[in-house]
Amino acid sequence: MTDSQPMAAFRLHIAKKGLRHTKQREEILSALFSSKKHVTAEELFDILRSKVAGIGYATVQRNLNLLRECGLAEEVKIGNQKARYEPKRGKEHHDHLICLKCGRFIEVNDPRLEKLQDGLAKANGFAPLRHKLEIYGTCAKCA
Amino acid sequence: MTDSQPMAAFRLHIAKKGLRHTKQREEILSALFSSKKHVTAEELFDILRSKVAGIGYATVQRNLNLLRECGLAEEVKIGNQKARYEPKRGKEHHDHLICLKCGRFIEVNDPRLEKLQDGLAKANGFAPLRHKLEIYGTCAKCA
DNA sequence: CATCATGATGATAATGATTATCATTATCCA
DNA sequence: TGGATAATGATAATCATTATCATCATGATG
Ligand SMILES: [Mn+2]
Ligand SMILES: [Mn+2]
Ligand SMILES: [Zn+2]
Ligand SMILES: [Zn+2]
Repeated sequence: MTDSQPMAAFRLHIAKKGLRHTKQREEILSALFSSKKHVTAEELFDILRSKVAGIGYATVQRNLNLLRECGLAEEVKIGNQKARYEPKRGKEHHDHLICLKCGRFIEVNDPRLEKLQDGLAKANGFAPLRHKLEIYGTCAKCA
Repeated sequence: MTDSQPMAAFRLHIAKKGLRHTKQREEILSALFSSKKHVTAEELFDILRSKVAGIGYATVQRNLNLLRECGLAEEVKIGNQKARYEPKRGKEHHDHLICLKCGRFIEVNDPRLEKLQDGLAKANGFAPLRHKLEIYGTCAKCA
């Protein structure tokens, strides 16, 4: 069973920090990267219960935070809803079109947008680190 | 004491909905529009305590929601921090550069950005209603 | 102006998401 | 293999926001 790319990165991060490798961590990472949509901790927890007997909700939450810290997961938070997580591969970036009717996330990326944002920041003496663009509206299926 | 423009709009909205005009509502609107930064409900509450004896926290929260509904206030929510509110005059729109060190909000607006976003949405068969762009980084003063 | 139906308020409890705690278990280095 | 200690899982705590409800205030009515 050869490690996937993200799994290797996770192991490396864990080793560097003097943390320990556990079955739970392995399964949480695997489940996140297998998920086809933006999942909540709870949804991930429900998926994992059938794979890892006795796994706890707190462990899922904790490790989603850990994955976020090492750049393998990203959090998407809409208002006061529960946070959703998506796997992050490399340095790729995308923004979201979020349908207010069905809740679907459409992922988009436009280099012109990114460039404009950088220019806007620098014009204000601002050093940008990251950004979040969310466009809310109605998707094609719900129109 | 002649009503300010937003006050008149607020009164109109209240009348249309069959709601009632109260001293608390008047003072909450006034305090919000007098505030020079993006305030939390708690900060507004603290300001209002000295103007309206006995005012309750819940009343401030409730009426910030009401103001939001009628387009006179806008909520800015960062992660799990408490929501911040700013007065909204007309249909103007702006985005935020948010300093991760001092928490300052810099307001920006670029028509090219807005246009690009619209194009991006429509290219995906998406009908945009509103959007939120937040750029996180370090401001000039904190550099 | 007095009445009164009902919306608004204020104190407090409830809710919901996330984090902290802690006894127990599992990891992994010497 | 033993042992220091990180991780887990169950649960409590926290924090922002909302709901509840007794009481008060508004404003339409006559
Ligand atoms: Mn995404
Ligand atoms: Mn603003
Ligand atoms: Zn949709
Ligand atoms: Zn700053």
